[in-house]
Order: sequence, then C-alpha cells, then structure tokens
Amino acid sequence: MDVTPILQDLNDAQRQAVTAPLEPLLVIAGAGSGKTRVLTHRAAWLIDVEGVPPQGLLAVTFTNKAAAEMRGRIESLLEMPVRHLWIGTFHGLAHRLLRRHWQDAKLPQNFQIIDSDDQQRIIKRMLRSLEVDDSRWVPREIQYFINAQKDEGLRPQHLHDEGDPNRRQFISLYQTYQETCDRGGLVDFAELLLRAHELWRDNPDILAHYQRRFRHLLVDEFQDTNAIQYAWLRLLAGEQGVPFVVGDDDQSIYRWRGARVEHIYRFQKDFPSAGVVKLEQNYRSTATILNAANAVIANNGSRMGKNLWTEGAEGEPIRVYSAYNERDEADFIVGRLRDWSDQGNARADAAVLYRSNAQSRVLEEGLINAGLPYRVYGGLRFFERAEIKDALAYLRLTSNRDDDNAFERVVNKPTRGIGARTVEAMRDYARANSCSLWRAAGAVASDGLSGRASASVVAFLNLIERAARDTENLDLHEKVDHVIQMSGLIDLFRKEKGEQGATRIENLEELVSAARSFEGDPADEMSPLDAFLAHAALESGEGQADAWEDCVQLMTMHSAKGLEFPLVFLCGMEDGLFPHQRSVADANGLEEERRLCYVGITRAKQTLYISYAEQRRLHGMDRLSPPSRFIAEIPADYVEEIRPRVQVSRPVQPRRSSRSSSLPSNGTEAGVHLGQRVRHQKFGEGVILNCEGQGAHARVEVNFESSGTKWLVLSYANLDLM
DNA sequence: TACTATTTAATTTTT
DNA sequence: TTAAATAGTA
Repeated sequence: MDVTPILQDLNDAQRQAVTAPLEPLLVIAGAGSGKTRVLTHRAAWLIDVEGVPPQGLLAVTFTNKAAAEMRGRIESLLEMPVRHLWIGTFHGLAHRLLRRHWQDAKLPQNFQIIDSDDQQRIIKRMLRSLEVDDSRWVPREIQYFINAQKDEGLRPQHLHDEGDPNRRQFISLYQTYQETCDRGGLVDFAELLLRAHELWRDNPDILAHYQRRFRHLLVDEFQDTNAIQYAWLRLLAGEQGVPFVVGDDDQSIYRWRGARVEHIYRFQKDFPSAGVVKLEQNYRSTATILNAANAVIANNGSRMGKNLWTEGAEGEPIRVYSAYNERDEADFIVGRLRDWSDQGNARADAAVLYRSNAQSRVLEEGLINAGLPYRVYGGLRFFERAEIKDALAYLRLTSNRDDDNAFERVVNKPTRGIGARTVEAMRDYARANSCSLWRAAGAVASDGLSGRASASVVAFLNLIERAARDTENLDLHEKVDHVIQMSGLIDLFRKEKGEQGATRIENLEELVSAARSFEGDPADEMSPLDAFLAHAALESGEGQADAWEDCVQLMTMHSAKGLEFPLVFLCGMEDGLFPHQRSVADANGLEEERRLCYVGITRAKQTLYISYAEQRRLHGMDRLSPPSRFIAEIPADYVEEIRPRVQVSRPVQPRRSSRSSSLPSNGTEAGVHLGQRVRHQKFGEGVILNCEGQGAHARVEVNFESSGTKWLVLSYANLDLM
C-alpha cells in the first residue's frame, strides 16, 4: 500500500493526527492550521490503510457546506466516489435516522421538518389560541426557551417551576407547543437531535446496530457541539467507538446558541484513553497577524493553550485607522478597496467584517458611490423566501393534510374569501375537537358557516385534493410545477407592483428547477416530495445562489468563520459595538467576544486593517465610544496608526452657538479639529472629517449637509466655526 | 381587504 | 435611523 498520497504535504503534527492509533483522539486545530485537511486525510487513512470499510465511518459537520466539502475532498483523495460513507450535519444525520426508524422514534411516517420561522408562527398561533398576552410572553423568548431546553436534552416533564410562576408558564407553553407539533407530525431542528438521541437511548438494539456499524466517528468544529449533540456522540461511541474530534476552543463563538466549548475539556475525561494533538503551524497568515491574534486571545482564561506560528514572512504591520465617524470610516475603507482593485487584485479577495449586520449600510452606500461591486452575506436564503415558503406550504398540504402550519399559511393566499372570521371558526372547532385545521375546515364548512364562506372553504379543500390527485403520478419537478400553477400564487405575484412580483415569479420557477435537479437518496423510504421538502428545510439553499461577479465581500465576523482573505478590514472596533454592549457585563460574554475578535483577525492572510469611529450614529443617536479594548491588546510593535487618535469633543449644549469666529487663515491650529462644525458661504453647514498639510497649503475635508464631502483649502475657504 | 399610520425595539445564526 | 409589526381607516 502506497501511503504517499495520504501523507505527503502533511507536517509532523498533522501526520501524527492522521496516522494516530485507533483510539479516541482530540485534535486542537488552530485557525488556518489545516483542520479540514487532517479530517479528510484521516478518513482516507482509515479506509485505505487501516482497512475500515467506508460504511464504518461517520463524519459529522455543522453545515451542509462543510459536509459537501468534506465528501468532495475525501473522494478526490481516494479517487473514487464513496457513496456509503455517512457524511452530514448533525441534523441531517439525525433526520436520516428518524426516517429509518420512524416507528421506534414514535413519529408518523410522513413527519415534516419545520424551520425556525415556522416554529415562531406556531408559537404565535398557540399564544393566540390560549389567549395568552404576547406582550408579556414574547414569542421570541418562548422560542428561545424551548430550543434551549431541547438543546440540553430536556423535555417539559424534566423541568420544574421551582416556585417561579414565570417559569411555570414557560414550561407549560413548551408542553403545549410540543403537543401541537406532535399532533401535526412536525419536527423542529432541535427536536431532530433530541428524538434521535432518545431513539438510541430507548432502543438498545438499534443503538447497538449503529455502534457496530460506525466504529469511527469524525467530528468537525467540535467546540460548537451542544449538550444533546455531545450526548448523541457519546452514545454512539459507547465503549468501543473511536471518535476523532477536531476543534478549536479559541474559536468557540456560538455559546448563545447552545454550543459548549467545555466539551473539548470534557472529552479527555469521558474518553480517558484519548490522545491530544495540537495543530499550531499556520499556513494562512503573516507572522504579524498571528502574533497579534495570539496576543489578543492570551487575555482569555480557561483555554487549552495554543500558539500559532508560521514559517512565512513577518508581513505588513496591522494598520489602525481612527475615523471621525462611521461615514469617514466607510470612506476610508472604500478608498483602500478602490486602490486594491485598481492595483489589479480580485475584489473577492477583500472582505469587510463587522460585528452586527446593521453596520453594512454605510459601507454599502460608500461602495455604491465608488461603483465597487460588493456582496453582503447573510440575507434571506432561497428556501426562506416568503414566496418559496408559500409554494412549499401547498406542497406540504398535498403530502400531509394535517400540517396546520402550512394550512394557515396558504388558506387565504391568494385571497379566496376565507377571512380571519372563518379561520377563527376553524381554529375553534379544531381546538374543541383536538383535530387538525384541515378536518375542522371540512366540518365547519358543512355546518356553521355562511353559505359564501362555506363555499370558499370547500373550494380550497377541493383545490388541495385535486392538486394531490392530479399530480399523484408525476415526477417531482412536474408535481412542484403543477401545484404552483394550481395554487394561484403566480397570478397573485403578477399583480404585485414593482419588480418584486417578477422576482418572486422567477424564484418560483427556480424552485421548479431545484426540484428537477434534486436527487433524493434512493435508500430513504420517503416519497420524492417528502424528501424534497426535508431537503428544503435542512438546506436553506445557500448553494442556490450561483456565479457572483467579482465583488468585495461584506459579512459579520461570525459568518466569516472558516473563510480567509488576502485583505481584511475589521471595522466598527469600538467598545459597546465590539465587544458588544450586551456581552461586556459578564466575563464569559467578554471572552466570547474576544474569541470572535481572534476569529476576525485570523481571517486575514496578508493585510489587515482595523478601524473605529470616534462618533457613530446608532439607532438614530450619535454616540461617542472609545476604541475597542481589543485594539489595545495588540502589541504596539505590530501596529501602524494611520491617523493618530483625535479626541472628539462633545457638541456644545446649545447646538448653534451664537458666537462664531472666523478661522485663522494661516494653518490648522486653533479650533480646527475633526468633528468641528463649520459653515461655508456657498456649501452651507458641515463637519470637518479630515485635515492635511500646514500653513498656506492646509486643507480640510468637510462633509456638508447638503452638498456632500469636499476638500477645501483653508486659506481660501473662509470657513466660519460654529 | 388593502393601504397607511403608529409603535416598538435594535448581536451574533445554522440546522 | 429604520425595519418590522401592529392598529386603524377607506
């Protein structure tokens, strides 16, 4: 056996991990240290060298993208397709199990997956039907509570109110929510994991079967596992299993979503024979960037401890820009991006990272003005679009009449004379007889509604029945197409004014072609339609968007995890924004923010800019905030300040001071500072954004309220201070 | 039922 | 500021 292809191009630590004995192993993989490479080469090693059959291997990731990438890389290493290899997300694999063992999992065979949007609708509907005040019991909070419990593996019966009436209400709502889902055969994301765990826990023979089959477990992003995912892995590993887990405790940024970095520390206790390998050699960034990242993260306590290093060059210093305000910051970034692009670099190699999505706005404005193409990550995904969810709701109804969620969504869309009143009557009936809305609709239509309303309801019921019958034997994409045609959605969107409607119709067409290219797993015992619906819920459709023009990448630091760019901007680096106000209160929160900063810094390969604004307009209010404390944690040796920090003075109380003095025409001294309000004879009022030069050549950049930003020579401009 | 006014709240997000 | 959700009106 020639093991060269598997082992060549691996460094010592990587090779140690890949060729480790068949014992549990924890790999601490720093940013850019070849994590995916180790994972995929290990898989190839197990199959090719250790003789593990591909079906004996289970690989788990968090995103579909990571799963697809892993499969692709393993296949190209082994130079063959590995169909029997189970690679997937926790949710995808759990789903697969539940489909196979739906009876033992106590689910109806045609159970359907709901996303968090559906989940929230169900909760709102439940509150309304229970007549619970939704301003006191906020749907979002209830949703969060329910998911948090499920993430911990807890059912309502495991919870105690502890004498707290508030908590009692939450628990009771959780209970009701679960009953609603069970009645409709609906499974939310957390439920997939919880059910899959219970399936194994309560059925030792099934568990034993999978334990025998999957001796080798490969886990990616191990620091992001939540309690139920970890419990699931442990069950599967049992006594004989060989988990190979890869993670980085310094990149754990999803605690608020239930992820517990502690699992990394716990792993060695739960698997005493486990070895540990640290990957610290970085192949991505310059030494300067790595040193900065190391220095920042060193301020966190409770780490495994790790120090990234590189054989590469020291590189450029990190440039820190102190902007006057967010517009100035955007101007600066756009200027650099334009230079980058003008120098012949790919725009897609540049990324602007920020803490919160709202920050993209100013940047976008700047980029539009400069005519630089850009792409903002993190909008609605394909399958989350309203029109797509409408169409899917029709499809769901044809597959499962009892899906109340789908029923409510489209019963009057397009409007067909089934108003709030009628729906209310159906809800009442459904509640009184604990049946689905579908059955309630049938009952109410024949007795209890006005003739007109009744006719409308019957027409709707017939429409769905007819859609189901007519498309029964059609191929999936024809079925999707037909149901969309029959639904009347196309006409509805055609009437919509503006481009919106046209876009929606295009998206519906796209849905048909998504169905055409969809290939379900023939091993699954699901109808192609159910498989497609599950696919739509589990893969929100990131890959749907194709072929982007070469453009600058805008995204949050969270969504940048796992990516890398030659040129990176970290912007909005101000205390209160980053670290975020809501996180600074407790030490855990602050440490997570610091890890996020570590993630941000380590995205950069060559050039890193950090910027902050002295003054920022947030929620319509101007706020002054100090630079992020994380900036000060970067040793000065690695930093080059582009413009020294300028102190912005708080605006004088009466905003318009009556005494305005003329500027001295001979220089930048006395009274000219960034943020100073000035008035120009022609351009009106504005704010100084920038100054440059001295004496007769001194110039200032002023942002005028009515005429935009301009550079003016001080000695000619005759500005009045205000 | 559709459009308009008012209110409210505002990290991060994958499945 | 602004986007979304709700309440009120034609």
